[in-house]
Amino acid sequence: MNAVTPNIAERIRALGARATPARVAVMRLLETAERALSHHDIELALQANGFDRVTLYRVLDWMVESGLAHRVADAQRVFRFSLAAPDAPAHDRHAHFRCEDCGKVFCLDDVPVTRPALPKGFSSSAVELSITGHCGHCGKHA
Amino acid sequence: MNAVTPNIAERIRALGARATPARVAVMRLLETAERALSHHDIELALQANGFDRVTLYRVLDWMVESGLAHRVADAQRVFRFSLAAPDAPAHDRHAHFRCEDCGKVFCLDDVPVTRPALPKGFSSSAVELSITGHCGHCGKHA
DNA sequence: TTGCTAATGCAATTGTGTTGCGTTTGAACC
DNA sequence: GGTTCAAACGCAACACAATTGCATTAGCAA
Repeated sequence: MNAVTPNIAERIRALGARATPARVAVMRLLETAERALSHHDIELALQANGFDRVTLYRVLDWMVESGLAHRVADAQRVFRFSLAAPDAPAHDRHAHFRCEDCGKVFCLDDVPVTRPALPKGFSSSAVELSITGHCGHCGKHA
Repeated sequence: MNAVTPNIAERIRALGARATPARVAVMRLLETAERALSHHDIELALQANGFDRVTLYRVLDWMVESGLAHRVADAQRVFRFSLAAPDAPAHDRHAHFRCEDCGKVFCLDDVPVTRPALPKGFSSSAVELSITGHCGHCGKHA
C-alpha cells in the first residue's frame, strides 16, 4: 500500500514483467537523474536497499532490452544508462556531455543533432554527438 | 637494411623516440587500415611478429600520447585506434562511423563537426560525432 | 493459499586493459 | 667495431567492469 511508486510498478507490469523492488528502485532513480548513470553510480545510490551487483546489471539489461533505457560506453569504457524518453519520437539522435574533471555524463536534450552527409553506400540509424569539456559545476573552480 | 619502412622509422626518431620493430609494425598497420582497429585486431594482424600483448598496448598508448593516433571506446566498450591525420589542423572535432553489422569503425574526415551551443557554465574541449548504421560494404548485402 | 517460473543472490569466470620488475636493445658516443 | 645507458621490452600478476551458472526466493495469476 505504498503510494510512492504506483505508476512505475504499473508500467513494469504492463510490459509483462514482474514489478520487483530492484526494478522499481532503478527506474525511479533513472527518472530523477539528470545525467546518464553508471552501474557504480546506481550501486552507490541504492546501497541502502542491499541489492546484489548482478541484480542491478540484470535490471539494466532488461531495461535496455525493453527499450526503457539507453546504454552508452563512455570514454573510460564504462557503460552509462539513461532513461529513454517515452515521448521522444525518434531517439536516433542524441547528445551527451562528459566532464573531464568529474567524469559525469549529461544528456543534452536541447542540443540538436543533425544527420550529416555520409560516404556513398553508407546508411545511418543513429547519430550521437559526444562533447567533452568542463561542466557547469567544475568550470567554476577551474 | 630493409628498405620497406624507411619513412616510418625516420618519423618515430624525429619525435625523440626509438624506432623499435613493434612501433614500426603498428604504425604501418594503422596507416594501411581504412578503419579504426582494436588491440585485438592488431594482435591478430601482427601475431607472426610475436610481440607481447603489453608491448602492443604500450605502443598504442605512446601513439596516443604523441598525437599519432586517436583512441575511442566503441559501443562494446573496447578501445579502437586510428591514425591521426598529420595535416589535420585541430583534431578536437572528429566524426566516426560504426557499422552495426561488421562492427568496424571508420574515420569520417570529410564530415564537418560543428560545436553546438551548451548550457550556461559548460565549456567544450572536444566534440565527437558518432554515427551508427551500415557501412558501404554491409549495406549492399542488407 | 497454492503453484509456477521469473527474478534474485552468491560464487566463479571472462575480457580488456594496467602495473611491477628484471632483461634486452636502439642509438649516441667514442 | 665496441661501450654505455636509459628507453623499450617480456613476463607475470593485478585491477576492474561485466557475464554466466546454479540453487533459492518471491511475484502474481489462478
